[in-house]
Amino acid sequence: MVLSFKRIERSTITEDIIEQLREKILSGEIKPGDKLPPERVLAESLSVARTSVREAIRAMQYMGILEVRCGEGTFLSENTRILTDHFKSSHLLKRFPIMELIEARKIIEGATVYLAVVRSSPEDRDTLQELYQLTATNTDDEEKFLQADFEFHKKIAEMSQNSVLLEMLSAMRELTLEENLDVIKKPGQIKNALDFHRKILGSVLSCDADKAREHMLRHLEDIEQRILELVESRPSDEESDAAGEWQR
Amino acid sequence: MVLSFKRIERSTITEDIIEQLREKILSGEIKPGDKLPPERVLAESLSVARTSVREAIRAMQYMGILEVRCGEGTFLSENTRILTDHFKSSHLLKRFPIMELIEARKIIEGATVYLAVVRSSPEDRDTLQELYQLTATNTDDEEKFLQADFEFHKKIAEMSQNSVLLEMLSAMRELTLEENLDVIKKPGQIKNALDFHRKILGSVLSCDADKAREHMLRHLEDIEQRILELVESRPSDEESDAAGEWQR
DNA sequence: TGACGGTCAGAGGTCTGACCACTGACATCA
DNA sequence: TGATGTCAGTGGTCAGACCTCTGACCGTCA
Repeated sequence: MVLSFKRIERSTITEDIIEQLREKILSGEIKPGDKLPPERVLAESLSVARTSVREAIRAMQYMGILEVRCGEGTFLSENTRILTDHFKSSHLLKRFPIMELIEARKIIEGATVYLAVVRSSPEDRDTLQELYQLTATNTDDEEKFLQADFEFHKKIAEMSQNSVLLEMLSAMRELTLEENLDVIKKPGQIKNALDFHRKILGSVLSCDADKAREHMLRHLEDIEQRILELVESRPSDEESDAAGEWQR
Repeated sequence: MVLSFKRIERSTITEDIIEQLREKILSGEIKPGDKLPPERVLAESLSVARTSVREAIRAMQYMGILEVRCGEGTFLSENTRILTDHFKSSHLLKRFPIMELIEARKIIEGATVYLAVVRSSPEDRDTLQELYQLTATNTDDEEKFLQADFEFHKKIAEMSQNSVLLEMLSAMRELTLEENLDVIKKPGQIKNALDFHRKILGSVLSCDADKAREHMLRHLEDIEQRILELVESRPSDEESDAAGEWQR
């Protein structure tokens, strides 16, 4: 005789609390900037110990969802920084080979720019043009340029109307930030990048998806090439060889 | 007379602990897969309470750096979790629409299977064949089949020799697990999936990258179609209408 | 000999209740 | 009116207790 039992799912209190908070945030019951109930109150109304509540809050704090101010209270973050913040902390353990990251970017961004052409509205394309202008006026400060540069790429991903691809792009951007900065500091690189952006923009505006993808790939291959040059020119500035294997 | 004082920076114990762990990780003193000291020991050697250690561990767990197994211990994550956890935590606040996840999968897996053909060794292809056999022998239990199914897709991603793409695939797999299970439970779906796998395998073995990509896309479009049917047959089993817009 | 179940140590999970440190607001006083 | 003191509320930290889960060891019994 074969008895069939249902698996009993056990979750930790911390998980449950995070899930409940998440729902309240999603439903709009808690809005960005709002103050959450004090830990003690939260614990009591959930019928759990304060320690459990604190672990959940701590986790969400480091995810960038909550902001904890000692003596004041716990607040829901203003939305925008949720992804990047979390990533900054975790990317300390750099692990992906830079060339693989770039290759992945080629695949993702080849797709986003293609979809962007197919799916975007004229207003979207106007915005993209404005963002291009913005990069063109930020040619003095590398960091600012890189920021504007990312806004341009991000806007394209948004125009693809696929939030997953957008998220992937943001993630990779964080992981390649350092290298991007190194590349852009090379003389002539800002102008170079701007040229590529202009070509991409042109293809998007004229709704030529294939050509847009083509220019995007050229752009990323160019970056790939520069990074390769950088890597070769300073063969190893990594110290630990044990960790070398899983450095990005 | 103007006295100038240095600002006293106060950090929380949790921050300090995270910082110390981070240094040990970066220096290679703790390697991926390693077991950390028990919470109690860690607490004692840091001269802090166990609660503080737990908060630090919990934070790093949700950052994807540590893996906590109840009754066993705390471990430093293996390489590949970072992106997955990134997605999971952003998924906490904003669920990705299922159709966008599938679309992303088409883009990623179209690339991995192509690269797999180009880059894989004969041994890799043998292994893939074995994994196909494994799926073919697990047709009775849906959960097991799904697991074997994933191993097949994962192996392809590994053969592409791009850890970033592999990681993204894993992330998406976790986010679509539920829907995959629903699809595979439909009658005839296991056989259907096996057919597609066989075709993909065939193209890989004969080193036809374009055809392999083609079959992979057909496979995923098929899944897309099934999910669409599912979604339409139960239009709204979500409760909150405020959140409706963001639910996948 | 090998499968099964009992036992136990060690690990994480949870709870309690206490006290400290910081913040903001209100009351007080010169 | 402005500086100062006070205090309640909130997060930060602690010690110690007990629970549950995991893995390993070991004896029983077919």
